[in-house]
Amino acid sequence: MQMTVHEAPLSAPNCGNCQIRHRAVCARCETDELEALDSIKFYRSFEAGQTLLWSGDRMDFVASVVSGVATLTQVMEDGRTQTVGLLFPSDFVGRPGRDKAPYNVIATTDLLMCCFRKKPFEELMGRTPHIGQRLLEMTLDELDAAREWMLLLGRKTAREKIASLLAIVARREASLHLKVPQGRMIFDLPLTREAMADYLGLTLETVSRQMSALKRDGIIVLEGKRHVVVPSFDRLLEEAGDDADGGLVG
Amino acid sequence: MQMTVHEAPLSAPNCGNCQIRHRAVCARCETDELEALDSIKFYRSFEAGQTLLWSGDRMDFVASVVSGVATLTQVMEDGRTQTVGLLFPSDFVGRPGRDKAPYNVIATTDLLMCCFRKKPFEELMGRTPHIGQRLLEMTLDELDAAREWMLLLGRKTAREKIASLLAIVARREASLHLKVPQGRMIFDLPLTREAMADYLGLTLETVSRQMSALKRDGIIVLEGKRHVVVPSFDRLLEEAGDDADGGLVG
DNA sequence: TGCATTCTTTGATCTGGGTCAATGTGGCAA
DNA sequence: TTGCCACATTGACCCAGATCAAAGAATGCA
Repeated sequence: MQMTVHEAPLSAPNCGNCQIRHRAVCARCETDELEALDSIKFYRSFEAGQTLLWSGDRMDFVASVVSGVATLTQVMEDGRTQTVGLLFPSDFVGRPGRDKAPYNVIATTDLLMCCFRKKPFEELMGRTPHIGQRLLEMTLDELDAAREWMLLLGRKTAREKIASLLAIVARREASLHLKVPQGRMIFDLPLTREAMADYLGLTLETVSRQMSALKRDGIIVLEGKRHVVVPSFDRLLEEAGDDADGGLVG
Repeated sequence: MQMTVHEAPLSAPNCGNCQIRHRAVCARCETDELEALDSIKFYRSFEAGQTLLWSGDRMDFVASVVSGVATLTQVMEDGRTQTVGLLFPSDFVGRPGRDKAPYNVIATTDLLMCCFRKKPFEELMGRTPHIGQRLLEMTLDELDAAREWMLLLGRKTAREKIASLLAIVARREASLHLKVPQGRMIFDLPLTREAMADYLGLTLETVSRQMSALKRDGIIVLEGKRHVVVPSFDRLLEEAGDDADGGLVG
């Protein structure tokens, strides 16, 4: 499927020409490979809330996120929903060698994707080993992140879950924007309370309550619903219940 | 680390020479590549309960399971434990390009592993593209399995969790042993109640209770603690709460 | 043959987070 | 400027699964 797709400006922000602030498949490419990538890429933009792909859809491209945030989500027949991955700028989605999307892909903010047509991308992979290596590396990172999340889903309390999510978002958002000294961090949540709940295996009410509790306890300062200030990142990590925080998400 | 390692018989069951009942890295290898694999492989056997690797250990080999079952397990500082992967015969463990084990690897039954020394394995990978492809494929399978499990951990009830686990074990064990007609399945659980609990994000008491409940309801027949008969596999899948059961584990 | 150990089952009780319901809030459209 | 709508918070109550505790198997070993 594909819903109304907004054409993106032609001169999209540093993608394809590898001005890597987004680490992508082309991290180590030479000029000719970059040209090859350029020739098979196109941009797509989506609005917050749009579903880019439904589970089972044919997927004829692979892509990396240029800006915005998307989720990978699984839904049971009775509607129970679990988000299984968060995509931030520079994250990759799609799998060479497979042609069906295994989950719903949903934009949780306005989103710009840099897409590569799959067939030619696979051909390029065939003659450029390091792209395959990079992909394996990225997939292993995602696997580690998924397994980290399994620990969270299976064993952490609601408060720890929220703190863990905030820590991950803080890391990812902070890496994009300004850094503030002394472990202080400021960012906007790219997720609604419901989307947070779906990622954490909670209800949105519990998310809301725990957010309030963290606020009451001074772990975070909320300005509006989405804007978060973390006075001490270390303190937040303590609440998250693990210091060995892998926390790479995909 | 490495604990007491029992030397395995030299003529180990069809591994390395690719008599594939265990799909492994060498699924499509030619004679010379097989010889190369042969020259860098060795066998290790472990007893039920032994920890093969501790999280953070240097891992100088990659391996595939010949017989027996192992788990990949994460532990929080306070002891809370979550199993993040189950390894059955033919499953692969280890990651080229990385040298530390990211989880504890524990034998839950007596276990025989076919190991390949990592350095030469990576070199072989370098000059044999399809091994890398195969590895990417396997890693994507594991990722799918991990994400399937995230849905289970985040959204399924205790009964559904148990049924899902039984279904997966039944599939994997049944693929090794005889097939019984008409959806009837018979197998031995390769896990203690506690190991099941760690994989499902439950306590062992809840596992025990739900096993009793499934037995009471005729979904399974228990003979002893480990031997399970599933009169109707379809019925079991219904209890698991998903028909779209990916259920590949690793 | 007996007893010790490890794994498992079962019961009684407690509680974190779910459910149901009402109320608050901020942004936008008319 | 009002009123709507989507999102968020808060409260009251409940229940699935955790916790605490006590018996059963099954196995091995002296």
